[in-house]
Amino acid sequence: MTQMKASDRTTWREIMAEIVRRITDGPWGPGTLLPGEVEMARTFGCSRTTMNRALRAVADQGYLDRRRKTGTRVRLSPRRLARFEIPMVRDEIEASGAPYRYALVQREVAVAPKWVRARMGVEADARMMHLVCVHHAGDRPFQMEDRWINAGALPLVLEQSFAVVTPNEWLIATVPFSQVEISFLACAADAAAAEHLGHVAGEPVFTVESATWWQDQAITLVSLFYHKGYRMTTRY
Amino acid sequence: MTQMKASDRTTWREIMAEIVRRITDGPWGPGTLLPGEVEMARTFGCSRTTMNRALRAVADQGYLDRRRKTGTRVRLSPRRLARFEIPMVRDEIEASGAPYRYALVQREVAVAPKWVRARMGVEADARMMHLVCVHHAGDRPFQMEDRWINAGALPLVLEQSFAVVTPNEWLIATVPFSQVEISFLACAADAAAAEHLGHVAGEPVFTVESATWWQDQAITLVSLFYHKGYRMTTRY
DNA sequence: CAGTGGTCTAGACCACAAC
DNA sequence: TTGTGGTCTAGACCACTGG
Repeated sequence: MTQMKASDRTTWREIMAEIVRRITDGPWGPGTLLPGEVEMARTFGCSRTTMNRALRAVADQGYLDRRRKTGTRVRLSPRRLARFEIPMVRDEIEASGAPYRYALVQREVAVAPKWVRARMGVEADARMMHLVCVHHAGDRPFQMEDRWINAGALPLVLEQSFAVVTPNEWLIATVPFSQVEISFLACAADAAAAEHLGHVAGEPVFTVESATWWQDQAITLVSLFYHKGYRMTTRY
Repeated sequence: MTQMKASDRTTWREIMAEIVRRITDGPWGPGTLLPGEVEMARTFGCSRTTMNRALRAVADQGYLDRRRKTGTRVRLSPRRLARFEIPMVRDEIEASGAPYRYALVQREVAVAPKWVRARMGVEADARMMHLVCVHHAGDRPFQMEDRWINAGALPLVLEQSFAVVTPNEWLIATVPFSQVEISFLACAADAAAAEHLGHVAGEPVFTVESATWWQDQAITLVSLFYHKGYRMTTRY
């Protein structure tokens, strides 16, 4: 059989779209057991490789459960997967058109409070760098950052002034990470948030708390407090 | 050449891990231009197909920029991608071991307030179903849900009492969705949140706001207010 | 125009899991 | 034991994009 032109062949994206359509509109309602890859490849007129790619993509989108021997089944309810791209503050601010400004508010080598030590899994006597800084969008405070860095795992941090380079940018350039845990929460503005973000104390503040590890060593724990009215949004 | 056993062959996962290692530890620092796929396949001792799969996976993780002609380059800072699986309340509560209980607080056909209409893109005279309900984990309120459903797009909703079936479960079983927009934010507890979630009015409440469309028709807009101390967490 | 990634194919062996 | 998805290979054409 003559090779078809690539533009005429069925692509995995088209097949994926058709499968999704059949799941949402069509005959493949929730719970349906789909035909095997070999058979579907025949009916779609493509190779099994392509069929597999399309099915994997649909499964990645959360519509399908795939298991060997059992086959491919349409999930009863699609997984609701939200993908948030956590941007660097600088990028987020500059993307909005405002000039970015960084201000270091506090820098100390100190013993971390108990909840920080517990969360990072470090000893009570661990030397920690504690940083507080504010990221401005033009004249307005955008985000306040309260960060602890494990100086035991990263002695270099003690030599950094962080007067100009932000902790995040320095960390990204200096250490990789293998594990990240991110939480989103709402907390009440404390005195620092009131002072640096212009909140009234007790007001709700959208907060991101993020801890990172590298090879089982805690590197940093940071709380990011956002300005009033901030929302983190994604579409899909 | 004799076929090797599959268990002896290099897998795309191993190659992916090695590439990530070289990016984080190794010689391939930020900004490095990687060799082409053909050459890398040679050095890794695999087919180009496998090499491509490994590189695509690394790129999906946010480490690489890939463009035709230009080649594959290590990103200056890795994209920070957080994937949140938004669970259904019932699953989330039952996973914690507590019994799930659902209570409908309010059900009315009404005109939506302006901000709701704006966000959903519906006319001022659109018939909307307004529902308020509370999801309990055992004795304790877990989440309050304030939902608007576009009865114009979904007349069936008018026949539903929602006394037993939750709006979310009914919607999932009834309509698919093509577009979802999710926001996370912190807002202050209002009277309803105080009453149903046990908050003090004005206290911070972690809130998820989600709007869904189906073929350019707004289906539903929902605000989910979580109990005190809730955090949405992910690891990777 | 030419180089690089994007994708398709046909065939093969394998791992997992239900039986 | 057997059926299903997971993956690898070798070869091919194509699409995008920088020069």
